[in-house]
Amino acid sequence: MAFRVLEAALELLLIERREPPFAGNWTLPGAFVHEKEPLEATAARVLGEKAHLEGIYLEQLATFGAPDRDPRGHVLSVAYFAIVNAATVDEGSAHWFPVDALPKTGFDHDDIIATAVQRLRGKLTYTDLGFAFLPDTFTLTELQQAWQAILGTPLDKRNFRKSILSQQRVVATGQKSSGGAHPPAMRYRWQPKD
Amino acid sequence: MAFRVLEAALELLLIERREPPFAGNWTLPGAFVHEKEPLEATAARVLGEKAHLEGIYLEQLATFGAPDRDPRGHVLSVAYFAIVNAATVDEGSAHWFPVDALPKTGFDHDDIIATAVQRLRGKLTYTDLGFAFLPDTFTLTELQQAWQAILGTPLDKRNFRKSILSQQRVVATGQKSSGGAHPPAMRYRWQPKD
DNA sequence: CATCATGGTGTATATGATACACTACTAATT
DNA sequence: AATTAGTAGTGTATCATATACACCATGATG
Repeated sequence: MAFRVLEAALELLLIERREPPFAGNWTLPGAFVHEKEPLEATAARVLGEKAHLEGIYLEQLATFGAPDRDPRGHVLSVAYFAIVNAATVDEGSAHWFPVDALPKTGFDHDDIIATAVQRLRGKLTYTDLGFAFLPDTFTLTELQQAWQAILGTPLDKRNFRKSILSQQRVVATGQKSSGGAHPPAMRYRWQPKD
Repeated sequence: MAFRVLEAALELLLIERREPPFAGNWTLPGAFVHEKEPLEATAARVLGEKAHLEGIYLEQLATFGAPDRDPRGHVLSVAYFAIVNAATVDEGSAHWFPVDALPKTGFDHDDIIATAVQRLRGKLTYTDLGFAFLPDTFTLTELQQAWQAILGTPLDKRNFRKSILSQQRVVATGQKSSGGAHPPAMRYRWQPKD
């Protein structure tokens, strides 16, 4: 499953399912693991095939294995979530939805999505996962807007900047963004720790 | 995989493997999922069959699926960890080892164990998982000793008690433990939140 | 040249985390 | 009966972190 932040909203990629079961429902992109294929490679392959997404942050979420979750039989889903930055387009039957306005989904995908959103929110402040939503360089305002979209709550500008800068999670590039009726803003780059 | 705390040490249950591959090596207890069996039920079943452990805390850790992790073929392991209190005995080929003195293990079980210990330590302070190491009622000193064993670091007595009590994670039972050359200590019971 | 929209900054207060030492009580020993 | 040993239980001062809050400067636009 893939997340992005666009226009102050956290969005999720869903696919309209063509075959039964749940034909016509929106579902998370998925596929069966190939023989000798690492699990993370399967996750990356699915997103490449179904939505042309590449080179993205991927993290294992959990494995869902209730016996009745798929009417065809007892199928395990090893769920992964991906984070991409917003420069992506809808492809084929894939569509991005804000997480607070999702359509009805098939299987147990609501549970999986809820678990993922919770994980995303929980890990945002103490990991570097938030930077995966942004391009290489970004302004602090853009970063703050992404955090706000993910958490669903407003953040204080001064406190946000103080906190990010004091943790040395970003470095100034020296480049400034211009455009718009306002002064240009410094662009920063993410500074991975150690 | 099962953890307990005994005598100021965090311990892990391993099984001596009889059949190839890795015959003679210590490994995590495991088994194949039965048809129509929920994953958590499989984890519970394994610990019941191999070590007569029951009624314990169980949490999904992660799924390990590197294609070469089992020489017999591409096998996924959905790893769970369990927490039991110390009133348990060694059974058959199962044996408890302190996590800082583990024997050589087979498969990729070192990785799985390291992930589990990290998770245990990470979640200890902000979840109720630590209480699963203790019997129904316990003294604050026992609780502190369990935390110290899990984290591997000493904790300050006054600060520890202040913190646990202020979070209202426990309630006094009114019963006191006596025994030993010291005043009797209040026994507490875990208070699940909400 | 006026307007608009965002960039960028500091301080005071409250809250939570840390460091630290002694007396009281019971059991066991002499 | 007296002594010893070992843990129970308690408070305060300091430091670090989190929160609340408002204005001026700058560049683009018309």
